[in-house]
Amino acid sequence: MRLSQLPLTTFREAPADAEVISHQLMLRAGIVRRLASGLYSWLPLGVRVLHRIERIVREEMNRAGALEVSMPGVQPAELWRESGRWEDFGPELLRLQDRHKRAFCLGPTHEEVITDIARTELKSYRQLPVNYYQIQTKFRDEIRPRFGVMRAREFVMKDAYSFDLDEEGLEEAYQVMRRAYSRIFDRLQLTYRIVQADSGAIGGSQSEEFHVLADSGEDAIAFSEADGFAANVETVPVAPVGESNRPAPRQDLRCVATPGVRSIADLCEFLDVTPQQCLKTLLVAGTESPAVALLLRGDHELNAHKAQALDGVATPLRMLSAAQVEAAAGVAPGSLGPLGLELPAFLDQSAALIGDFSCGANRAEHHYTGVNWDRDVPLPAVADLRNVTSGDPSPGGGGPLTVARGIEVGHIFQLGTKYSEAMGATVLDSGGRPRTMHMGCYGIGVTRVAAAAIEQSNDARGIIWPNAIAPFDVIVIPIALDKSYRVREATEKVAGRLEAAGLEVLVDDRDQRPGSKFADADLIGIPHRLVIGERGLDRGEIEYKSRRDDAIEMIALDSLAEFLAARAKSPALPDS
RNA sequence: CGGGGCAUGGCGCAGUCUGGUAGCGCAUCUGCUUUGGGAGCAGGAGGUCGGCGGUUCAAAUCCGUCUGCCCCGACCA
Repeated sequence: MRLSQLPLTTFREAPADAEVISHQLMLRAGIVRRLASGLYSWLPLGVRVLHRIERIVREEMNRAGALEVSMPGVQPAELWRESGRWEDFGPELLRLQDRHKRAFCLGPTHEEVITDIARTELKSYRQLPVNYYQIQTKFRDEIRPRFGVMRAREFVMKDAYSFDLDEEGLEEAYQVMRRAYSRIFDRLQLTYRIVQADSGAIGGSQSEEFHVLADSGEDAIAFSEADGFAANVETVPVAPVGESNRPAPRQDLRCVATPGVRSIADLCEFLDVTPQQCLKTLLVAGTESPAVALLLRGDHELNAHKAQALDGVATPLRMLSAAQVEAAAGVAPGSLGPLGLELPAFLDQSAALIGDFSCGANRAEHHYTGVNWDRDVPLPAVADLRNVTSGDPSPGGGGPLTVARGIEVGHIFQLGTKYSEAMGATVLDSGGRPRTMHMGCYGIGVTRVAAAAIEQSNDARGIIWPNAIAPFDVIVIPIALDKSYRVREATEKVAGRLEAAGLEVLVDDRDQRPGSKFADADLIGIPHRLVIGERGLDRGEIEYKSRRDDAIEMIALDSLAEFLAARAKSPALPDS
């Protein structure tokens, strides 16, 4: 490809509204353009990246025996009513009507459609197992699209759905996909971790996420190098602690006026104590009562998944508004505490171990200090309510956990019979009896992978694409192209040889000064660069530089093709 | 959904307070020079100042309203 034939507009400065580095660089390098909030167009360079990702995904899915299909983006409400998700899915599901006033939605995922296909196409156990997949645009009406393509409303996803006769079959299909995913992310040259996950709105039991490690990631994942444990923080239990460790009371209970104190941070400043010495009281909606109190240490975060599993707590978890708190407790949030609070309450196990702590007094602008369980207030029901933090012991038994940020790029689920049951997807078994099929579903965020790759690999000059997904393998930069016959001739020869060797080559034949060509080449992140100038040609050599380091090598023209082919090809994976 | 901010040429910004010719850098077009890390000179094109309404002799600027976009929050207690 000649750069003179490719309209490439790069920016020196990032648009002001781009926050994360991948978003800024994608805009600056002419990979995507924003159309509206959460909606992005992919320009030629970007599409090449997507195609490369998709190609790897396709190859590995096919290798794993999955069958490619293509399903509509617009789906009838009827199907979603059958599964029950027309009601359950919430506002992320964009609903629309056609001219006949029939209800449809924009597909955020395709369990319903694929289950419909399966129940009509699959009749006999002898047709199983089957795994269908597609690479397709999804739409989710995100409450807050952000980080460019990373949390967009419209995005490209590879989704796959397996159908098996029983649980054993599903388990096997799941493991096949797990291996395929590992191969895919290995080939994409990303640094990732497989973590235990919560299956969320899609339902089902066993579920794991593939996370690319990056500080800008939206998820917190906890892992221990020592024992290999890794899980989304949402799912990690905090190890039980003995109540006997509670210190004996030393202070007297006191009620102090705390004007203007609203938060734990305020309280700590006012009383000169640490958050660990405070107790916070959160009110959430209950099933039996209007409110349930959840009590945590001041420095801990509530874990919504753990909380909504408690008896009497409404699912999904809903925090009460300030007005609802007033109605339920007779005091504004900010002065809440367990003493004299006439509501069902749960106490986090870590918060059960503190003594002489401070908390709200259920009286406007007042707090207690020197509070102790049992002595001043009966100990409420104790449960695990909080997120783990760095330093908590690993549930795997191997030392402390580390909490890091990750970008979720893949997710695999064992769905079981949730959809097949609701939608009557059965096959006949060997005894001629109908059996409900067991399903798995497996997603990869294709567009998100592109962003994650940039988050993981960039520098001050721009993107550094992994070989596997770069829009081109190599960029050839001729110096003073139209002044030098030798340079022109060498450029043609080099590009021709590299292309013949199976490489995708971008030739910067634009009539520009070298400086701006170098800058663009660095920005758009082509992994390998060749510079062709009179200087090197005198010695029959071409200058080579990797985007990843600063060293320059001079390569003999004749050995160029092998030299680059060795470097630019993605590392091969062993067949399995 | 709650809070905050922004909206002036493709991108980044000034001008708004104090109403009076719409400006700068980058990008873009033409010509000449230049050609190893974002060139120089000269000339040019491109803007309903987000929309609507109002005040005024006069509105990018003041007032009202709507829309769009971004950030933070949705774990304040």
